[in-house]
Amino acid sequence: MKQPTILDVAERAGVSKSLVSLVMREPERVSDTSREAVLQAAQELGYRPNAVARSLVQRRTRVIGVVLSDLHNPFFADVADGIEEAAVQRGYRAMLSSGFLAPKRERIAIETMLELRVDGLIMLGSMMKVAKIERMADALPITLLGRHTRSKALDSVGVDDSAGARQAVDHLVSLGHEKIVHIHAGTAAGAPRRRSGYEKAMRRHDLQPRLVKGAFTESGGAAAMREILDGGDIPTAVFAPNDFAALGAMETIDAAGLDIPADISLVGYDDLALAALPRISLTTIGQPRADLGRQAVRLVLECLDAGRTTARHIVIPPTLVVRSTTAPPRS
Amino acid sequence: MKQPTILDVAERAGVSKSLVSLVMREPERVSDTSREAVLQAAQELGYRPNAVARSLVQRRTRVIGVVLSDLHNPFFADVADGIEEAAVQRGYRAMLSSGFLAPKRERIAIETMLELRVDGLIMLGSMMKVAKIERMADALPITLLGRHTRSKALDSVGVDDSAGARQAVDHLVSLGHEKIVHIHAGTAAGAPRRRSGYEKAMRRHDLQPRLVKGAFTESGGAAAMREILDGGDIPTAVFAPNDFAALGAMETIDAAGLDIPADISLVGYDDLALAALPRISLTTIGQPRADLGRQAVRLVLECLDAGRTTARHIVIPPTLVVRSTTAPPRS
DNA sequence: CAGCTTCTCTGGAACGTTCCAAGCGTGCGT
DNA sequence: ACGCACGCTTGGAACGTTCCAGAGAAGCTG
Repeated sequence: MKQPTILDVAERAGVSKSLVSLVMREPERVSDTSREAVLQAAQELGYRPNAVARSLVQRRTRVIGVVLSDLHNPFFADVADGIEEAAVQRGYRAMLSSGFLAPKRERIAIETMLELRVDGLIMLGSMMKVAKIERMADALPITLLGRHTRSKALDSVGVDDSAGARQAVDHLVSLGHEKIVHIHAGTAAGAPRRRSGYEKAMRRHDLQPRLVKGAFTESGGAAAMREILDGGDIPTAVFAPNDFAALGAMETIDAAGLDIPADISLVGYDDLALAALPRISLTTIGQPRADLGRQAVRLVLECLDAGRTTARHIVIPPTLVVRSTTAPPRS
Repeated sequence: MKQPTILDVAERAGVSKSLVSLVMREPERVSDTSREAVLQAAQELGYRPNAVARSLVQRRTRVIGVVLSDLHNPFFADVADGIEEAAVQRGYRAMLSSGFLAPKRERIAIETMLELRVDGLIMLGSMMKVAKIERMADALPITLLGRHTRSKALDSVGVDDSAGARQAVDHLVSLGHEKIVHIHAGTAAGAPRRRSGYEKAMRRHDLQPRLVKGAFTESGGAAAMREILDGGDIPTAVFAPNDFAALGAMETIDAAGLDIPADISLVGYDDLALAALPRISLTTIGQPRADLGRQAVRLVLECLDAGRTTARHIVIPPTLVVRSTTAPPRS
């Protein structure tokens, strides 16, 4: 039951514990005979280095903590994948903690990560106040992902939501649309920029922005769409704040007996996998998700390995993905 | 930069390190004055217990490792959520590691977990040979999730796929169907039991089983469905091996100009979130996903805290979720 | 007031590594 | 033959906790 330690291996191989340690870390610096003896002894005993002890003495764990708000959201899953891949590739491991939709659970998750002494922290879709996060940042490098900030203490990597919104509007205008409504998601992460990007783009085309309050959820999108249809002046195109909301809007439009895209064109945001399903086939704004994760890891490791101390902020442009929910307006 | 230790706190509070340690663990056993002094000193210094050091001396980490094959699969995300919730509730943390579709990366992920000395391991959708896993099981308790085994050394918690398949068939038969084809997914995890459950249920109803080879993917389902339609003798109902395959089948049926459910009824398996989307609205077999995760944690903790040593195998029954892709056959 | 228990607190050992200074041969140049 | 550098190896200290035996003080009992 008890696992063998470096001392057991040393005894069996007839060398000192220090030499065993060296074999594990830099085998080339040890003579052939000693190396063989140690490796064989380790093999026979089923020795496995204890990363806990190593972390204690080295005062670092080579673990990057990832705190994310919701595993169900495929967006986060993709980003997490990018993080894990990049971390492993550079000799680190990623430790995920999920499932807080409550801010309180988020605090606990972060606190746990800090107690475990992760070397760096990546926060995904966090709702926490930047000032609060900054207060932790003297203990370790922290990168905010999918969120913008000008913080001097925190790194960030996000998508240019304003540009994404502009691409959506430009696409619809180029198809001939003029009455384009935006369902906005209030102050939720990323929503304000999508909204202002929409407004700016509309004005650049000399069109009147029209906003309806919704949310980042299916039901939020459905409710907003109902409000739009009930409002009388029905637009020829709707730009939803994300794919879930677009899905909700789609349901409402379907239920009203209207056709997409003939009666109403619809654009989402995120390019979730389900947006590509033939029965959905949603035109949307795609984000380089795995790349976001990789960039975040890069930022953290720059602080860790290269010793960077000034904050960096990376913004990645999104791309328009045209599918079947957009077409020129009728007549 | 350097984080304060228990010694710094002790000095500031004018007590011994042991007392500080005690305050952190069992505050009620310390006098009011000492406790206050220690807590205040800790607060002022921004002290945070070092879980690495604690793990070393206690020889346990209170971390449960979760190795899963694919974060993108919403099924795994739900299960992982259940795991995390149950773990936190009982004073443990869950550490997720994902993203191996290659067996080699799976080995590495597990090895890493073992080096980090996680207290228990839950393996989700693993492809590894049971014998190989068993060899690791003397170091810590391991639970196989979503996979059946009779192992004496490994726990497992799975869903009764055979019963699920029977429910699908019974449902279709009760609607009046007789020509029911099953798209099977070969030897992929869970597929054989779904298939044999289907065959047994068909025979119990004196119906002729009919199998077509597909896969657990959208494209696999689409291809199998094409084969069925091209085969001439078109069935009135199709039972897919999972929701993705059902989705593929659905696309093929749509493309052929046939109606679901009027021409062909369709049943999936898994009850993914997307199966509930109005445009999909797939009848399917639901699995208690979060519950699977919780049960797995319970099994691991039984070994850890209660000292159980004999393997246990839990089988949870699935439930039929009727939506709009099934109806009585035409005529 | 002696002897006990109870409460509170303490110092040292232990956990399994890494790191460092130093020891020991051995071979080489002079 | 001497000094020196080099390759290989070693023991002890350190990392930041928890655990344990036990020290004092205080309170209780008869």
